[in-house]
Amino acid sequence: MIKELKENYGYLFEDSLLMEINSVGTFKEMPEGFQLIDIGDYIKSMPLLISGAIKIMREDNKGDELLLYFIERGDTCAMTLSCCMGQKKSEIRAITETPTKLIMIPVEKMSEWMGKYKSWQNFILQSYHDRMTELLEAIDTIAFLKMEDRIFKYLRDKAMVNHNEVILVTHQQIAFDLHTSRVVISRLLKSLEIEGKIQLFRNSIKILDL
Amino acid sequence: MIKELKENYGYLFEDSLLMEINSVGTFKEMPEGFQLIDIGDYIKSMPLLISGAIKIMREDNKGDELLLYFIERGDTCAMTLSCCMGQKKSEIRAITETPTKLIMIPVEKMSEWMGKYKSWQNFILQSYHDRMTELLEAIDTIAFLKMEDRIFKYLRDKAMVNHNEVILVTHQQIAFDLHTSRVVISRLLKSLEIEGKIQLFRNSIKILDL
DNA sequence: AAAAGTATGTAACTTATGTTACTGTTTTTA
DNA sequence: TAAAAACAGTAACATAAGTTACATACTTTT
Repeated sequence: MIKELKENYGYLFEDSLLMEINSVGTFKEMPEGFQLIDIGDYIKSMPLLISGAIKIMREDNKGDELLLYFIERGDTCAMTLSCCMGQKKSEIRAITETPTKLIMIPVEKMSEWMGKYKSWQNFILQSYHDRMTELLEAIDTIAFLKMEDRIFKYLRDKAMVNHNEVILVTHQQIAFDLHTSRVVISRLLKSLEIEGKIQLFRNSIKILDL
Repeated sequence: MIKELKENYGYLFEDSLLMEINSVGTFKEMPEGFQLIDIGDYIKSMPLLISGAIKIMREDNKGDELLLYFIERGDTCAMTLSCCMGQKKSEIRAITETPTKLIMIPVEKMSEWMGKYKSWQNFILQSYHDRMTELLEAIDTIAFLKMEDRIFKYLRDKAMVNHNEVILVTHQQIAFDLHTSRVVISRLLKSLEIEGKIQLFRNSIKILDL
């Protein structure tokens, strides 16, 4: 296990910290579509991503969903961090976007290492910064972009984390993620196809203009 | 100066830290409408709010603005934190909403105190958490609410930080903050007035249903 | 292979929001 | 004090997005 850990986090953490992570962390592996965290959950451990990608969703009180962003290898979930800290409930839902490998760290360690390892402290602060930047980007997307551009951005982001220009997704799934209706998605996807940016198939979409 | 510091941060920080803040921080006082931080600025010091309120804005590449949230006494600006850390440019603009008193801390201290004072570390992490929560709330607002409800929420938030049920603002200013047009604001404000939730005057609005 | 379920396409319509244009009023400036 | 600027109200129209309804094609189940 130390091998994958070192590969992904060796450039960030000194060996002594890697050893600690190795000894107290639990390695987990899960398929696509696995729900790691739900809204309202209390968090008792934080994930360090080794491979794969996780999508982070927000939900309003009526059950309407909205995709916030994806996180990838080398990242951790900053909402988890702050939930651990304050014994607060999760504000978000986390679902694996692809098959994923990660290491779960007990929450006590998070705060213990903050005092002990400067590199860990930097990692945590950097994670917060990255997640805030991504939230800001999510705000830009919904506040400033039209639906057609949001769809195209969604497809590109999804292609990115899946390392594939062909995305396996239905129009209905996109509608859920972007918090709109299936008919709207179908209409605008067709328009994107006519513009030559994508190609539509049953259950999949190919991005031409990546 | 230590008096106001102790009043506002005494419950958070031990005396030794308060003394340090007192000796390296600079006390500043500014009127309403003062721009503290602009997008693209490099930050060399972080603010601890003593009194007043600051509004945090986002801007897209076309210059369109959007209000994200207000911060108040006892808060600090988490974007500032992360900008300091990584020598990154500010992603947001900060403008005083009311006359404001604050203490500016040189950035080196921020990281020095992280290792030295557990209470400071908690404060920083708590600030990150609060700011993320507020960004999520901002996302909820633009993603899930209709414009009329957004306007009403805006008025209530503004009344809150100004400690006044009468808000001094023009329709045009609301339109800037919510990233829409003046005509739309006028129309929906009128509708809120007919519903009995607010009362309209020239340059001001009174909230009835607080 | 028939039936049921799932995915997509599309037309017709509704609603929310954005735009243009013009009004009158109040406030500020010359 | 006359002119200009700022503020607000409103009508008429344009556009983006959401809704309803239905058709068709492919896939899975029976």
